[in-house]
Amino acid sequence: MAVSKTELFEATLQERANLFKALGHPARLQILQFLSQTKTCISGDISEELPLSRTTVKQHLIELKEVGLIRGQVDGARTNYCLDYEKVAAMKSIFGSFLDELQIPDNLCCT
Amino acid sequence: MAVSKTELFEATLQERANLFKALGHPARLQILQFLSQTKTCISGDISEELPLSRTTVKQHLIELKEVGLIRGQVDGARTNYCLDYEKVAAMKSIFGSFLDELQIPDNLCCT
DNA sequence: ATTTTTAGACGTAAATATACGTCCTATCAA
DNA sequence: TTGATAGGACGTATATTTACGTCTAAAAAT
Repeated sequence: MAVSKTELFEATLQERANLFKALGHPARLQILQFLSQTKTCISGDISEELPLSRTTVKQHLIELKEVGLIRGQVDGARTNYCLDYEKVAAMKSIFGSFLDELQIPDNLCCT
Repeated sequence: MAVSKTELFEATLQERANLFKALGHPARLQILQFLSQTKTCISGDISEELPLSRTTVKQHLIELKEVGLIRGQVDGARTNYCLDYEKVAAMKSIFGSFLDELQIPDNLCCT
């Protein structure tokens, strides 16, 4: 890229793009799905659920954590991961406002 | 990446990830917003709306087109771009099922 | 006490994304 | 017909993402 220009955009656009970006890999989607399905915090190796190595999964976990969608609580030698449902709710509302702004107009020219 | 492993995941996860990925850059979000706000097809240089060069914007347009969110119709020397509202509706339903699967369970362990 | 399990920290290679310039062609206006 | 404008095609440099291995430390199990 020579140099990143993402910071030249509106803050709202940047925030949304960051969230979408975090969701832009099937491994991360599966992790979210898995954490949701277990309905409890997961300790131990999530990488056994995915066709990826432990270190790679770890990186995906970090990305999800950085965007705030999951949390990891250290418990001895283990780490418990779970969804951050507040952030999930926030995501829902972000999706909502994003979609609202793409409202279908009355007059379409090329349909 | 050495080699891509995204195709090892469930088709649904891949589709969703591709959509989210396409939304993972502020320039592309702004393009969608712009096309929606004009309420008509835009002919001419969308790059004047963005802090990016014409060729870079062109690439973002291609990505949006590949994921199906916009369409470009050639009109002489110009190209008219507009949102594909069917795809926007599809996106809405994808968001919906994605969120449904992250439903908040009754028992949370780490809140 | 020693071994195993768990996972953090670090480094690295390859793929992909981002960003841009240049060249070329088609079309519209003068 | 000539010139300007729009935009496609191509190439390229750099940044970031993806993917993994190894090395290490801490904690649990034997």
